[in-house]
Amino acid sequence: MAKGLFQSPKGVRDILPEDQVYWRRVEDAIRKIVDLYGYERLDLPVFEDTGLFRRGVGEATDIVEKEMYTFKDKGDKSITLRPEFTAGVMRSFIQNSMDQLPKPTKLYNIGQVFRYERPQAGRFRQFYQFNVEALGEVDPALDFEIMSMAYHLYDELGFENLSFQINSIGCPHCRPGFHEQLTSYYKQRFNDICTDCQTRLDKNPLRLLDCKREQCQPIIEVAPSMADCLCDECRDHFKTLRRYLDDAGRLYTVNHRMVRGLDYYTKTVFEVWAQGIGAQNAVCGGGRYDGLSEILGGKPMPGIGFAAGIDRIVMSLQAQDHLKLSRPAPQAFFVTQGAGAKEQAVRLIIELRNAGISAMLAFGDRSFKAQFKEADKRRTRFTIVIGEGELEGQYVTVKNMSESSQENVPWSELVEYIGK
RNA sequence: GUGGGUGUAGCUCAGUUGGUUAGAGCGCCAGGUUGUGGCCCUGGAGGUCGCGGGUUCGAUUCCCGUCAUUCACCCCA
Repeated sequence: MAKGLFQSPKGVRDILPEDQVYWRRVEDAIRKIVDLYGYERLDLPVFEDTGLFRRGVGEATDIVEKEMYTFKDKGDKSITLRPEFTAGVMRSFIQNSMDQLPKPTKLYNIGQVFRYERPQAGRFRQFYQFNVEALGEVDPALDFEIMSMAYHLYDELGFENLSFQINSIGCPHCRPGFHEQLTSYYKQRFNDICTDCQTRLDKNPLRLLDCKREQCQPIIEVAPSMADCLCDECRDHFKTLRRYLDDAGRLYTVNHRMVRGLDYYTKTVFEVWAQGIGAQNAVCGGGRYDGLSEILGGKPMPGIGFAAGIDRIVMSLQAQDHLKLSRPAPQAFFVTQGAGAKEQAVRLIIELRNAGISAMLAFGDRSFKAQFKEADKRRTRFTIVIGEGELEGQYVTVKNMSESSQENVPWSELVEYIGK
């Protein structure tokens, strides 16, 4: 495999020309959705002050504890490659006084994010996210709008068999009570739970509900549920969101065990799971983060958003037969014999391209056979031949590659002939 | 961070109970057709058998180490 002196670092990869058609497909769908919902693009730096993520994402999260690409720059400042978008969006929102804008402020981002993890199927150290945020509004109708964008995006891409998981994880008023119930419940069963859960109990109790170990399942079964501890406001919020979803005929699963890995979430959280991409099946995750602004020194500013993993979306598209795409091919491919013929081909190519018709030329000095082989490999629709006869008669021979038929066309009529 | 799998041609992989010139299919290049692709036929290019060490008369094959890669756990997009 390796030929040269270097290969790409672990966990990062090249997105090759043959795959670009899928990426473009996803980008097109994204553009359509954001325009339809009135979201505007915000481009952020790829790196930020390390402190932004430590505080914004949360010290106790896996991202901060073990997954950040952090380094000192030449000014001895600690810099981190963004592991997610939301903290950066909030920083930018505060820094640029976006609270002066109409609320909610609707923003989206597209770009690379970085997490130092062991690579596996669907997991990379550099990957691409489409990220959406709406700030300044607590209305559950906004939660619905954000989720609708996710549904809509996957509809637009032709996905089938997706699973939407939603939950409410409460707010600073009701979650502490739940925490307490949960931890005291687990403390009594400390010796029956797995070692991971024993540390979770201390570090991140909500995660206890997420454990997949066999031995913990019976304990999760009868554990206290967040749903029973939600305050009136959170309960109403969740109920209203669900009513919107039901009215719209959107399918979802209420998953009381889904808690999400970032500290800033409040109330609504959701994930979207896809098939055919390995064990890492989440293609989208998000939720509400009503307390984040204050954590970052801004004034209270509720918000909700999600991030969709473009790499995984592409993988899932490629895994679904009916969504397979082929790379683009030129309309016309010129093959020539002799210097004069090539000069004429170059002139005609300019005309075609100016008319919006994609055209290519066989370079070098090769036999017609070799040039035709190239034309075939590039899957051109028409191969256009210019040899001695054509040059003299001021016409070209146009071969339709799929029908294997050919016709003589005067130079002056070529654009019209191909364009029709 | 933990655990398993795999490293032989550009790609997918055979192979050698350790033996001298390492194979296939696909791909690539050329010819069969000095103006025509896809099919077919013929030929050609291309390999430090991941790297280092050990055992051996001899290692691609056995042993150790190492690196890379891959899948999974943790967690997430």
